[in-house]
Amino acid sequence: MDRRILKTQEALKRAVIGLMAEKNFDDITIQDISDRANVSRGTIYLHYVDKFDLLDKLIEEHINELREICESADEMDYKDANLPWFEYLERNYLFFSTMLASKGAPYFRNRFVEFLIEEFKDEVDTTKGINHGLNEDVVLQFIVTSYVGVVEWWITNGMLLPPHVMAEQVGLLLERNL
Amino acid sequence: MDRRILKTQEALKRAVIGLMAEKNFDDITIQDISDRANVSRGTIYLHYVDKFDLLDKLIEEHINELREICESADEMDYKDANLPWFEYLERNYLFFSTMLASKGAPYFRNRFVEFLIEEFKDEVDTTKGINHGLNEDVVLQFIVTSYVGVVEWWITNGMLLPPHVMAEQVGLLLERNL
DNA sequence: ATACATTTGTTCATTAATGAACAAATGTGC
DNA sequence: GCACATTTGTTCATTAATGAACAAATGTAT
Repeated sequence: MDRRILKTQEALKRAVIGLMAEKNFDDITIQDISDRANVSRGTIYLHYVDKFDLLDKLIEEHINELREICESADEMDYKDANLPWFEYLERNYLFFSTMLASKGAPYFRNRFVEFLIEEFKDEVDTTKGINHGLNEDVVLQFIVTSYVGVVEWWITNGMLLPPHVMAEQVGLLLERNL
Repeated sequence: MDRRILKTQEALKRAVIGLMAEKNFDDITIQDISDRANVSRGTIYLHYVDKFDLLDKLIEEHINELREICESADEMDYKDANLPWFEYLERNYLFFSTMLASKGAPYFRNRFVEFLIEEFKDEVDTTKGINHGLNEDVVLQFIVTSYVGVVEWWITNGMLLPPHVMAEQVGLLLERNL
């Protein structure tokens, strides 16, 4: 891929993240993004149809990264599988902290929950084991919301615990419930 | 000016500063700069004839900034005139610290001394006052080397004192000798 | 509702960046 | 010294970014 494309898209994404830390997404104009990214306004339309498309693509990229991490961590126990997760979150704290903070919350949080449901769907087994006899959707919802809640807490409170500790703790909690 | 030009030149300058913090300027290749800046190697030649030209322009830009600060601070006493100086050095600590550190030292340091001599030339008066009867070049050399020495110490030791303190201290030392 | 300003989305000619290819020059090991 | 690899400096056709201009749509104040 032409490095000019990567560079302008990078600049645009960083700009959106920065702006969303400052104000509501609805109050952000294409001009704001252009100014912040130092990319001509017209150029933005060469890459995205509008600011929602830009945000979507930005979110979707991270979701895809997370999905790949999940895939490559399959067959591990939850403790080990969680480590790359939390390391990824830490590496991209600028994105995740602004996305999980007040202003841009709904856009990303909803997508995040949707993604987690998708990922955990196959992990829940109500035919035997710990969750035998329970309602699948209830268990799924229970797991996913707790997961999001913990991640949200960790990110927005400055990631005080190191990733490996988070991975271990959350790993144990998952083992206990799946 | 076309923002693409500014952006690639910015990237190239940042790359050179970064690389000079890591290795000797002679060991830096155009390819290194291209990789670090994420700018096509060919593009570098659209802006600079070679890496020395790039370094020269980088240095000269800062020298010019410093000259402008001097001009606008003329007619102040040394204490006030020094403040914008040290603030500028602080803002550009990445440049000045690597340039005054071991590896890239000669290139910038020599130019820096040359510039200071130029600036202080008109300040030294051996026909009357504190320096009456002294040799002009000796006094000039005395002032300039002490100035460079103090700046060098301040920068390379992590700028422990805030700029306004440095400005005050150096201001007093200059008053005493000019 | 009306006037007015801002933002949007698109066009287009111009300019800059790209990367590949290449020969020449410059290291580097033996 | 000689082979060999790396780096340099240049070319060129292709692609991306630019900013200006514009009409349309969307706010905003009165």
